[in-house]
Amino acid sequence: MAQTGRPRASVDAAVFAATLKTVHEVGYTHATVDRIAAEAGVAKTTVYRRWPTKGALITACLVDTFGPLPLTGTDRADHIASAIRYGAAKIGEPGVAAAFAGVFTDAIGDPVLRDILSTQLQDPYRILLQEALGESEQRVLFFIDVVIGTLLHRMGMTGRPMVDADLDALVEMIQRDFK
Amino acid sequence: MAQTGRPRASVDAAVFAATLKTVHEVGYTHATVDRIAAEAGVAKTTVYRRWPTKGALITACLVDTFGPLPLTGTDRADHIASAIRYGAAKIGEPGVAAAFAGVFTDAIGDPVLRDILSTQLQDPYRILLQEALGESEQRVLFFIDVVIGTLLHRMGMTGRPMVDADLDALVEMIQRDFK
DNA sequence: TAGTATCGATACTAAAAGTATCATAACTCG
DNA sequence: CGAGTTATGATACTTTTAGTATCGATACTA
Repeated sequence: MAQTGRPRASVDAAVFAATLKTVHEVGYTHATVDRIAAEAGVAKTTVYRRWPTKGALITACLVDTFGPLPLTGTDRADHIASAIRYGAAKIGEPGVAAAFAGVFTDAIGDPVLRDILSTQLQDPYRILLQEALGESEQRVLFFIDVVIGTLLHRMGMTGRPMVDADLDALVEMIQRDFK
Repeated sequence: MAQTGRPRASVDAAVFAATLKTVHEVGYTHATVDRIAAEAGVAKTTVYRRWPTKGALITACLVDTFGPLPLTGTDRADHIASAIRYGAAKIGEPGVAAAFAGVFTDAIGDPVLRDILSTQLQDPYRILLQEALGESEQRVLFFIDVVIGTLLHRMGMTGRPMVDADLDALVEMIQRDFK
């Protein structure tokens, strides 16, 4: 498996950081690949060599940002609370909600992107939560719809993350629903 | 108030219908104003005379589509259920979810559009629901976040409206929360 | 019939996604 | 050290689309 030729520069992290920063500053629509590349200090062609479309880039960035779900606590109620608060914290990070909403918009009209989003971003959490909560796929997908949908809607309407009081209410409502 | 000059043609309804049809067929991103205008049988310039941007057009289209909330039933639980099911039915109509998600995306990076969205689309429902449910602004905004956010997330991830079983679960969860 | 405002058509500018090309840089293997 | 290989940055390009400008034609009012 000896590699020949010039090795790929390790710029993924820089590109992802530049993506979130740019999306945060100018929004999804005006976050051009040109600008993201410049912010990351690489050429636009380098970006397109790694991710075929802007939507794929943003999705990969989101997958990278969210990362594995750290389920803390011992019982189901703890797991539900920690999952919700983890999602809220991530969606509250600069650029994440805007990137999420943008890729969502593209996904509705683009089955390929929708599949990437569903498979690469949602499925790992779905599978882990089915295990941890002992719930059916249908129930876990419902859980994810409510949590992520609610948090994104709040960000989209107000431009700000959900305040703690409302986040607490969300946690309690869902805990009661899954009791 | 006597009008002089050629009166405006009454094409709003045709443009809105063409907007939803086009967005449904090709998605928000590829629903060009040119194409919408052609579908409606008017010139692009006529569209831009009425709505300054694509985002404003889509928002106006959504306001027109959603219309006044018909609250049926007698008690709070009925009102909650009817409001949720009304929202679900509207978001399930062809093109509505895609239009909503698209304008949302633009709104996150555009305070002006966000204000239009919040004021023209959300506020009428918020005010009516505060009255009908006897709840605070904060609680009603939370209610709207959960309902619309959940329904849109499902549409975005799957491309299909929420099935009845999940919609029932949503109604019950929120009814319990607001009891 | 004169005045006025909208209409459709056309042409245009500016921005941005994505592609193509190529000289150069960085690595491996012999 | 040199040949082979692959990635990089820079540049140029095509295509699409949002939004603007212009203008003759049209539909109304007074």
